[in-house]
Amino acid sequence: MASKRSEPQTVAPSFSRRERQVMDILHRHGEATVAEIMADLPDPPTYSAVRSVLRILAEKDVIRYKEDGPRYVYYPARSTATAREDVLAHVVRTYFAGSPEQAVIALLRMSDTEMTDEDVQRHRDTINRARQGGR
Amino acid sequence: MASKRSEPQTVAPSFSRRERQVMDILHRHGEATVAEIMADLPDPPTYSAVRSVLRILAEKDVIRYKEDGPRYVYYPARSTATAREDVLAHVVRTYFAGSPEQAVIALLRMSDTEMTDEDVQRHRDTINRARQGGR
DNA sequence: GCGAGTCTGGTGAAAATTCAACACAGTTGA
DNA sequence: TCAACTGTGTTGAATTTTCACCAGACTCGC
Repeated sequence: MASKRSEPQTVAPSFSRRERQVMDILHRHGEATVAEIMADLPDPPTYSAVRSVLRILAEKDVIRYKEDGPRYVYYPARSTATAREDVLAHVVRTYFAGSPEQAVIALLRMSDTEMTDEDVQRHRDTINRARQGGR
Repeated sequence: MASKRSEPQTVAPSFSRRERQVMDILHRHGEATVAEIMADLPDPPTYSAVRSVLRILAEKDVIRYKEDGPRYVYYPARSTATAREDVLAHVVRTYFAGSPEQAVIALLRMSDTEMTDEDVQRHRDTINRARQGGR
């Protein structure tokens, strides 16, 4: 049997709709109180409803909380860096056929950059150079 | 009143768990039959269950299907390009504080690149140059 | 001290999701 | 032709999710 506290989750969180919404808010804020979460939730339910979701997320051990005076402050159990890696891996796999480079190009295009293909190629060369040299 | 066929969805799809899993599979495959979707689903339910989800997704107008001989082939209603933009925007906003550059750096780090901070800075300069010149 | 306000803990019900069973149509190969 | 197989259409139930209510504890300001 594996410990339940140390390993955030063994296989896959598999969040429900509200659970995902709350997790997104926590990742966006870093940490948040119930009131803050409630305020950011689309179609905000009651305080109690939010707390129910938080209780379930805590049972799944994907969030933690600390006491801040009278109230709890919730935050994701996994580090931001780990969460970022996971979500990027998933996005790259699902939407970009497993090619991080494609994702990079799409990101650059999005961010008001409008690079030409030559620019992209230049970047890729730089990346490759860094890869061979630095590593 | 807005048309229901032309506008995929007005505000937010807000998928349930299974719905999201199926959508991910469709995006990964481009298009897929029920059998293929079922095979890719974690904890695969019965054929009927998969079809129920597909029916709901079709009602929401987020997927379409065409007939391929005796069976249906399902595919996302939105173009891949649009879906990519949406998901990247969401990820950047949720996990990277709205900074696409941060996301790019994380992606490059992930893809076995191991760039130094100087490399990253060099990239950024190139991006900025391209932005000023090219646009 | 004391009342108003806010928070957590716990319970149970409404609503949504997930799922399987059944009936029927089309295809395929002997 | 016709029997086996594979597919879709539909219905209804089991499970999960979502949500609100209530009780009690704590804090803050007067």
